[in-house]
Amino acid sequence: MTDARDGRHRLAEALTRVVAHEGIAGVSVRAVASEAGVSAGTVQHYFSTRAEMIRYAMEWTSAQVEQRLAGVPRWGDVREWTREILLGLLPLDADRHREYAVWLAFVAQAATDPSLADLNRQTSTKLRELYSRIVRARRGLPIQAGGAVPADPTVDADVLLLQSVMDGLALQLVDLEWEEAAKVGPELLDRYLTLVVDRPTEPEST
Amino acid sequence: MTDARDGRHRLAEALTRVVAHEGIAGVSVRAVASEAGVSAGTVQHYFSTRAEMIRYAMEWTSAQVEQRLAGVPRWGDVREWTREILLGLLPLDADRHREYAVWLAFVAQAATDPSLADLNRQTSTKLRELYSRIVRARRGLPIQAGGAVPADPTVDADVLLLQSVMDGLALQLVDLEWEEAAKVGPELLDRYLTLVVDRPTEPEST
DNA sequence: TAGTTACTAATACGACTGTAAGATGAATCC
DNA sequence: GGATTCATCTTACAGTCGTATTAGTAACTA
Repeated sequence: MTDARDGRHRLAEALTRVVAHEGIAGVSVRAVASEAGVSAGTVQHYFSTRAEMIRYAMEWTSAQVEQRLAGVPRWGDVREWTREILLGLLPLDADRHREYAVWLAFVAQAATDPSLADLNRQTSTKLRELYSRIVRARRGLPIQAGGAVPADPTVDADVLLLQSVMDGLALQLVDLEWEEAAKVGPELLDRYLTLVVDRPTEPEST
Repeated sequence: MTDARDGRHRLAEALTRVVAHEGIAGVSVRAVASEAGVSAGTVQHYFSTRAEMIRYAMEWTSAQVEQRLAGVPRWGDVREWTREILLGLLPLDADRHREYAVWLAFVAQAATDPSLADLNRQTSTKLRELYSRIVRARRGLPIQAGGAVPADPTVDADVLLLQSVMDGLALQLVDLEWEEAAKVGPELLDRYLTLVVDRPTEPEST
């Protein structure tokens, strides 16, 4: 039953390698087939169209990240595990450097492909919910289970800001060698967390 | 003397339109020629190779932004004109929305094209210098002319953070309809400026 | 055992690709 | 005026592209 999925998984993995080396423009049915060590006919068997193949690979990449984040333990010191989650989203080692570069290629392609744009929005929303939980956790606020808790506009704004910083940090770090990114990335993140996220919730002054 | 440049300029403009509609994968010599209303041979006359054409178009796009920013008056209230410059870098209207989407496509392509990566780094460096001047201006610090002024690591970190926030904001706003981006963008930027950039420079508390 | 399904491969086709090579006309220069 | 340069176009060639078709093999099913 999952044979098909395994096959698609293998091809998605190969596709990301092609994107990493040649960019998304280098993704062709034949290139992916060759990278995966199969014939073009096999690729066609799993994906009837090139667009479907790319879409699936983007979905798969997103799921990979999600799965990795799910493995981070969420007990003990709040500052500790939230920090670890955030660091896990930045391109601080060679693997995640490659992963983020590939993701960025997908996001850029999403600007002209509605199907990819949808997926991008979904992923972005999931991440925003994660950031929301992190901001609330670090401020000792109750984590809402449903959407019933009255929204705090201050928290919502800071969640969007955190997402911006994370996106922008990743975008800057991906231009660096990962050794340097590993040095400066955590410093900048920690600075932002202490300056904004962990700031005591004061009432709005005007 | 500038005839050639005018020709190249016209083609670069056409190329960005192609990228906006079809993505960078849709950029071919013939597509750009057709978009510019000339023959493919004309394109070849100005750019001997496709890569050179893309490279020039990216350069041209960067120069367009630079030129637009140079037009912002830099006198009067510091908070006012620095804010205007920053807002001018975000995709808050239809034109700059398109412009940023195109730029993002170039940046993603830069991951596998060394020549574009160079240009991306140069642009990023120029922007960082701009952000540095803005942070110093808003804090009433002297703006260094040369590099002789002793570097303040706190300021440098905040410059990198500001660049991250600007990059990340743009990345998020480009997914929104520009009408909504125009609403939420300035709010988030103002919040960040008051929380971090305009924060009184206190010594590090370790 | 016969039949059906999942998988892999090979081949073919028309469209599009980047690029090279000439041809034409207009403008510029000596 | 003759020569030269420049902008533009057309044509041509050798690839690669996505995709449809067909065929073969292995495995499960009844």
